[in-house]
Amino acid sequence: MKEYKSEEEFLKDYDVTKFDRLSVTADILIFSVSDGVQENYRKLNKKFFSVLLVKRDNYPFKDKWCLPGGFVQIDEDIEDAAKRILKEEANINDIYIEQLYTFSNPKRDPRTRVISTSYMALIDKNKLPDKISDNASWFNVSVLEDKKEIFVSLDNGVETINFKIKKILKEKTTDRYKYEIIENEKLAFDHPLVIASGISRLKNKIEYTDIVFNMMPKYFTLGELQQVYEVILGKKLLDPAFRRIIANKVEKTTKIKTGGGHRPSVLFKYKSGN
Amino acid sequence: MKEYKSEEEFLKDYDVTKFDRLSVTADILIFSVSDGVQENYRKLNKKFFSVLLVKRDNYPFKDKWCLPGGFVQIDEDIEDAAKRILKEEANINDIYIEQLYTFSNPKRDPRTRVISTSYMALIDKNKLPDKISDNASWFNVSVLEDKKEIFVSLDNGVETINFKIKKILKEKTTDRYKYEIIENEKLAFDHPLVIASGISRLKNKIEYTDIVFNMMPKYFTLGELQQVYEVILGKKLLDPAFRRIIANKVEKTTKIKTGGGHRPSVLFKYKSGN
DNA sequence: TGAATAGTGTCTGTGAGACAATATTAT
DNA sequence: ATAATATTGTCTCACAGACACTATTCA
Repeated sequence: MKEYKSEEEFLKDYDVTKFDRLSVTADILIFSVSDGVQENYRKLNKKFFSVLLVKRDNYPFKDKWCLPGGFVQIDEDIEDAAKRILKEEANINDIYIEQLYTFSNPKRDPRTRVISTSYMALIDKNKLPDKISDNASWFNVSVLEDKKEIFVSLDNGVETINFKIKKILKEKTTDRYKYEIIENEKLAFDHPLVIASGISRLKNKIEYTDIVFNMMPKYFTLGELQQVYEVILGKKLLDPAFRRIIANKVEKTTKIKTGGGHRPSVLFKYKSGN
Repeated sequence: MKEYKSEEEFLKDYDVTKFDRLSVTADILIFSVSDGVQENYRKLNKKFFSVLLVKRDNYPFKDKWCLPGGFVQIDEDIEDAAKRILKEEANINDIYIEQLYTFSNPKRDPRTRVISTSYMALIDKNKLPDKISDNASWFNVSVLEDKKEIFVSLDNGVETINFKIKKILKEKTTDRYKYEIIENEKLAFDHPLVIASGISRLKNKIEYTDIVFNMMPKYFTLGELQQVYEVILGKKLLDPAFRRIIANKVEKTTKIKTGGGHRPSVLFKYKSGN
């Protein structure tokens, strides 16, 4: 092995082909909250937790649905790539984004070795135009989970996508599971794993952070906010308890929401802890 | 653009050079707990929280310290690469490991574009030989952190490594910060960021999981366990409160630790929640 | 008027923080 | 006897779960 005298000399001589090189994609899980149709003049609109999927019009996985994503360029930070893709594919700027996990199963892409760093993004759907792009569609999410399996059903009103994931206990001290796709017809790549990881991350973070406000409009009623918590956590909450917990995260405004066949509701806005 | 009739046909024709390709490393942050020297026949050994570093004997960053790591091979899952490297570099098998974060600043490696997926591993040092390898050394960690900065000092008894990181509030709803290295003499790459992220992750997880037991020997006293919590959290805990919290995670044994100039202590072992 | 949601009051049990008190050992 | 740690008891306060109750609107 050649002896170098300095870092500069070493770098000048460096052979970039010395180690295996592979491609990296950034895939983005965009979550939001959608309103259902109003059943009755008195009742509130149901809220749905939803994810944005894109229909693939090219191989591989032609005609399957996948998360918005794309290849990371040679001089680009992966998070910047994710933001670029959000901008390019859906004209979305300035939204909440966090790195989720790097998926690297050597067989996850049939073309060649591609690893994927996934990001979770949250957005208030009201800030977007109704139609983002021809290929993209919001799917309402419902999840059934027990100790052994996660069953997810996605529905955009036209099409239903179901998949099932097996949970294998990987590590007992932190109760971490390895996920394995056992049923999946309509999603490309290992994207069922990404979706399941994201749902799990969000469910956790909603309990101990203010992350939910990234999906809320500027003004909202506490009932609406509670609905969002309920739909993400998949369970009903008690009103007084919820109000106590949320009390110091929100600020009362002078605005009021009327029009439902019931007592009007004060509109609140997010109050940052700082 | 050519029209393909099937996935097989498309794949046969696929040009792998179509997208940028780059190298990926797995870097592993190995944490453990070390014993200090006994000051006095009555007193307990102090515990230190420690990290394993390796001295680089090649360019780039020759003679600087870094985390154990290496390049991911073309057909290898990154976590498998991390485990392979643990085995190769330190003959460590079967330890706790979890993915931490993927660092991808385009300038993080002076050679060429290399992204790094970091892992955090925890181990009971007693399970290892005293000398792991010639280049490797355990450094005791001390951390000073406030709203704006993290100052970390690492000491292996011979050498001290100090670095300072600036925290820039990136996102207020989840209180997430962007880290920026502002002082660093002795560590290679962006490894100060990896260490800071790992410490932060561990501090969080120790509060709501049983992760700490991965650093404990099979039998331990509650005093020892409390010391480990204290050194990781960087604060004293009240005995009765600690015992209450920990009570259902541990199991009393018939073994007893004597020999200190004080009341002997019952040895406990980890009791998994399942 | 009544269905539906908004919003408040209060009881109870759990659990953390704080501090005091007792127990046991090697020198 | 004493220093040091081990272990337990108990008081108080904060807060979540549970449930009851009141308020207000519009068809």
